[in-house]
Amino acid sequence: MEYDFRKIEKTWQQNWKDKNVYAVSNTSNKPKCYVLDMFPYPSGAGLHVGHPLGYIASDIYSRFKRLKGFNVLHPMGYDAFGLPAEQYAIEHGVHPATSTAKNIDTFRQQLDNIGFCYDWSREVRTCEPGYYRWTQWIFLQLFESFFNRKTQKAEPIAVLIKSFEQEGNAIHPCPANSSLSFSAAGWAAATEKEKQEILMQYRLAFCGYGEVNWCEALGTVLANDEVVNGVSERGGYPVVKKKLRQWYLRITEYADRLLEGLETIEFSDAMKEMQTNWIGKSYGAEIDFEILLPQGGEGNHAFTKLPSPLRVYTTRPDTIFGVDFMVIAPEHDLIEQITTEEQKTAVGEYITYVKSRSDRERQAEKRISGCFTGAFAVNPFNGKKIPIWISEYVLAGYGTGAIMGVPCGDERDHRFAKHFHIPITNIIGAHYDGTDANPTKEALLENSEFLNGIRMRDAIDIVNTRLEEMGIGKKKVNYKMRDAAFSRQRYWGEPFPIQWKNGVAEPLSETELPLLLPEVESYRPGPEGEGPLANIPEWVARELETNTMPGYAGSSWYFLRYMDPHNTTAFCDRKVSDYWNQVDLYIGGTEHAVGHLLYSRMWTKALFDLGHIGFDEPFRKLLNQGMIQGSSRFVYRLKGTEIFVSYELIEKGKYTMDQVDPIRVDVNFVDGVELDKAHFVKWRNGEYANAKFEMEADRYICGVEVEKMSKSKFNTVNPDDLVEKFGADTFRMYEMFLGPVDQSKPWDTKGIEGVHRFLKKLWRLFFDEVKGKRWETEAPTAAEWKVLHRTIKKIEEDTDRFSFNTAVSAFMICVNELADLKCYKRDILQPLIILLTPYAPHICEELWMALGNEGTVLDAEYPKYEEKYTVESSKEYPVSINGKVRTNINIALDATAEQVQEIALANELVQKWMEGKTLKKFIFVKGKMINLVI
RNA sequence: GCCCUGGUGGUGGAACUGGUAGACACGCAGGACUUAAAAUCCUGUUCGCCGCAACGCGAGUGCGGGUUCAAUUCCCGCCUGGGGCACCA
Repeated sequence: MEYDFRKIEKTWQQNWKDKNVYAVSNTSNKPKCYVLDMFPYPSGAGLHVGHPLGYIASDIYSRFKRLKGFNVLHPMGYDAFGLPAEQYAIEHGVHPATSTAKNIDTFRQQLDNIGFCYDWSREVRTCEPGYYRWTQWIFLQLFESFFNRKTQKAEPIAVLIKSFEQEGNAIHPCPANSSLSFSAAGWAAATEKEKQEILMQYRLAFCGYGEVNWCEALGTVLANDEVVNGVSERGGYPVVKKKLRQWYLRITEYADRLLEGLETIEFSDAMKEMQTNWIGKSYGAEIDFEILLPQGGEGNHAFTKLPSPLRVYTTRPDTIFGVDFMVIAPEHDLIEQITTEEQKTAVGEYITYVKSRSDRERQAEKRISGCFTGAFAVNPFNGKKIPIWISEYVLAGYGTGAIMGVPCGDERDHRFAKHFHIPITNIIGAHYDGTDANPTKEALLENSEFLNGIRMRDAIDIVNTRLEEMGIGKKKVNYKMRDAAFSRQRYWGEPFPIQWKNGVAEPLSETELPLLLPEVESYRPGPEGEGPLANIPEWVARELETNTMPGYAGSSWYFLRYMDPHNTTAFCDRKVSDYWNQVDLYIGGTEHAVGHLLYSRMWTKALFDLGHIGFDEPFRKLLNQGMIQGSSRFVYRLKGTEIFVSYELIEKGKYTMDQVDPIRVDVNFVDGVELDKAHFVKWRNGEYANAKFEMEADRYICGVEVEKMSKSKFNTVNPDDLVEKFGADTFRMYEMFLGPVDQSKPWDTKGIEGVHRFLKKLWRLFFDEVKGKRWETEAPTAAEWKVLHRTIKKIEEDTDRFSFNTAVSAFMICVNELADLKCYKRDILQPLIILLTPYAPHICEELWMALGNEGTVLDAEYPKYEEKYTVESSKEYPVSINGKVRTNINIALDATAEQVQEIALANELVQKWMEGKTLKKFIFVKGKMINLVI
């Protein structure tokens, strides 16, 4: 009887479906466990072998927990709104809903092939009205709330209005504008429109103006990655910054809670650090500097003082005597006022240059650029005049958009000063060597008047106090994080449930939800940078918002919908969310570190504050799967010919890389590095039909390069093909066997045979290929029990700590040992089958049935590890002399250190290595090793 | 540029808390079975040196230094692959 995996897998997948074995109930007396995958965006390319890595891990863990007696929620769905479907619609005229539904069908088929245990009755699709109705509803909750800094939580906007009516905004300072101040009378006197404008500055979801990448030629707003070197990726048209009305989420109000929350959840330290850096909390001070404008032409020493000061943000007020220049962002409001006649042209040119550059480019390049404004700031302590420059390395969005340049203490300031020949004041003496800035806080200050001799760390507070006394500065906590842009000028997203009446945003009532995404004639952008919805007369006539929500709207709360997916009266019943509570294990890639994972944490906190759910962190534990990279294969065509030379010939120097054109070939017809030439000449409709090959030993060897897995690089491997060839169980185990689940690695199919052989070998413990049934009911020997229980311990520990690759290897060791022992005993094999079920569910169901059991193996009881079967009485100790292992001695485990020393010193080989020298130190680690120092 | 992460045989990787480096698997080499192939099984496989072999010796976890009886593991400096950086999801 052979291992017929195709038949077995088909049978059991059908059986699971017919018997509905993966349906999960919202009520159970078992403990609950919620295991979640980051849901996929259903792209047209379908799944490649990288996608299932995390899904297989979560599937194993779900089945493992189920066997251990948990009620496991393990759902799947689709993040179905997004740009690619819209691009496809623009190019092919296919409605995004149509192409998305088609892509989802493909995904589903591919997922089913691998045998996952999802409860598909709970599937969600973010683009369906039944789902986005609640996305819109949650948006309205955010719109109708503000963040009360006193209570540190979201509260209804009605609370705020009441407070305004009673005492103005005295107890609720405006988060958007700290200088806004009004009394109860002032509030009462305001018009309705003015009131709404004030409230907008408090709302958690609010409308404001922000810069976008605007491409005039395409008439559309572009994403950062659609902009390359200041021009559009498609077409190469110029892109400039443009201010547009935008929706935002006031996530900055949650900055502290998002930081504190990290202490209560299990994310990797790296992930926590990334989020912490993204939030970027810094303690510093805002300092106002007077501005002087030179009068008349050059050489004139008269100055006019400007009424408004230059406000800078610094984390290092202690370095104030080291300020040699000021730098303001190219978007800074003061530029027009402070630029002198002489500098006008230069400043104008510089700003035009900067407008063409993305934030990324501005930060990434080492190139130093800048322009003097002609104006000066005044050091408040010694009256020194400090030139004010403009440079792109200062970003308008952070702090005040202006910094004080301290070249001896900051690397970027230092390069700037050197480049523009600005004299450098050294305030840290020997700590500054004249060639590199030194950001120390430990130096004793010099050239700093009243601060001389004071340690920098201590000077910070002294300066802050002085500045406060003088009324020109105050301590300020800053965050790098900005409010999250929440609108897109696109079609394929959730419409905002907002109407604009006389310039005031009015929410639709709950009964008007969902506000359906309308059909459009064209998916092209609307006028003036508006989205395609602005092209629909009826939409515009109803004064509905023409922006749509971004991709992360639907994904910020989907984990809640899985709990109660068909509820039509609430996004999720409170009783149900109380039962399932937090996601116990969340698996996905690190690429979502600062986007999705921060937004969903914020939404959860807001929903918690408003009393809709009972927990304020969505994911109790996060596991990041590594990225599976592609391993591309190249052939090399001699320039201007049809001759392809084998990579060996280039390696051996017969040809150089300059003589050939490297061409990517599909990895699916390259075996290892050897090209299937017959397949190659038929590839791409015979484009290479006339190919001639020059090679050694009749083998054409391809070159290899590791890059992202992508269709355009011909390096994708489709899981379907591997499942067809080796079976889903082999595929699942091989993906796990590749390496640690959290590590990135290039895909390589060549080891899959080993895993397949393992399953065949397992099968042969139960069935002889000729004689049939082999398993028997005889009682196992001590050696056999030992093999089983060692495996139980190892598998349980490894699965618990997500070390799936070592678990697979432990299964192999177990089966190898049982085969060597010729052990076909049911008492050993049956528990082994249960252990293996999470990893290879199909074959285990089949063997479970073969052993005479009823029902699914998932309802079996997980084997219990018993120590009595694995205890050892002695150990083969490695004995080192001066740290080098020289021999092994078998010693009883309960021997004392004295006994061990005696035995070791008596050993012949040890004697030889001692060379008669005396023992200086004897190190004995029980159960591990012995080391003799001589 | 900034932030994060990795680097161990021909290959993927193992070594969980500083304690025998290379488990398990691929590949390769040799052998058994077979008319042959597939499948299966057995043996060997980090590198260098001596040697018929056994045994043995030395080096070795990206590079250079340090701490320690002992370092793949901890510390400092460097090289290098990958991911992220706010409108891709």
